[in-house]
Amino acid sequence: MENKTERFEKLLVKNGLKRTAPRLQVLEILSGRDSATSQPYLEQVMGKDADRVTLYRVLQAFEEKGIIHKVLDQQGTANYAICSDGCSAHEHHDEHVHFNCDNCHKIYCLDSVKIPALKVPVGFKVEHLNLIATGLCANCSDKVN
Amino acid sequence: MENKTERFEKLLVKNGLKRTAPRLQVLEILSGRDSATSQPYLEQVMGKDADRVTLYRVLQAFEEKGIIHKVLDQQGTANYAICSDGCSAHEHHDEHVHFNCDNCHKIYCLDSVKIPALKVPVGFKVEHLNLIATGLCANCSDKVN
DNA sequence: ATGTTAATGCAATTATGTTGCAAATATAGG
DNA sequence: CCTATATTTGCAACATAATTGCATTAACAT
Ligand SMILES: [Mn+2]
Ligand SMILES: [Mn+2]
Ligand SMILES: [Zn+2]
Ligand SMILES: [Zn+2]
Repeated sequence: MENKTERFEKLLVKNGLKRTAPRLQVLEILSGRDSATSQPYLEQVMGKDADRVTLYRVLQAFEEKGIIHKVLDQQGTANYAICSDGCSAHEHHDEHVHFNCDNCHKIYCLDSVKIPALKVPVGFKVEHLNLIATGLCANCSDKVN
Repeated sequence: MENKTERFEKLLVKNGLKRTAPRLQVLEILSGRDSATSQPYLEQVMGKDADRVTLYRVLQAFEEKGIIHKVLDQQGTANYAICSDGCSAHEHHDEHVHFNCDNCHKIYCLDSVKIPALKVPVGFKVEHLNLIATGLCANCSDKVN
């Protein structure tokens, strides 16, 4: 059985990206979490292991290649989650709902919840849909009760 | 027939806000446009008529009172639109879909398009839904054809 | 081993948004 | 109309997110 780092290295190579420490570190961090990860948090965790600018460039490259997708929370903060299989440089398949908890502020990818089609006014051509639900996540609504 | 400025002044008074030049100017600008207005655009149009900070505070006050609502576009930029009737300090009724044109970047409030209810995983409690569609607006898809 | 290209680090800059405080002003009440 | 008071504004300083240019470093194909 191949380990995680090997998988990540293959993923980078497959996308024509060199396997560098900052990139592997970002993949490690994102994959070890059950919800999307904010840029500020990533920056803090990476600390001096990588420059801020490098982090931005790693995230941008990953997004372009379809390795991760970006979700803006209600405050406009960028959050990143690893894409499910099927995303590529040419096409993101992430039309699932995102859930932004009002209490813990985590953002969950609800991969099983698809966004329903919409009837829009004449003339408008819908390309993508982006739905963010807010409320209490499973963890937080447990604690409250 | 009462003119626009009179209506705006009543709106301010009704919400316990003094009728000041920056506030009236923001209402003028927002009401004269067919789509939501970005903070950077507002700042540019107001120019030296009002300080940046004042603009931020005007927008915040209006949002709190239910006079306008904020929509973040795909880049995370804040855009503002006047609320339809029925919004107040205590409750926003803006669960309509927003359309962000990929070409002209305008954001339209699709007041007639409601966000469909969602089935989410067990434990999650949905409070609000926020749906942004992207694609081509009516104007832009006309021009392309 | 080495050359080429991609990636990083650093410094500087821009954009967005916030806070504290003093000065100005809208307006209510006399 | 005057005046007192609470609100609002302007300014300066700060905070944070993001971008750009450029020199240096490092990955990896040959
Ligand atoms: Mn997602
Ligand atoms: Mn709207
Ligand atoms: Zn939560
Ligand atoms: Zn358009």
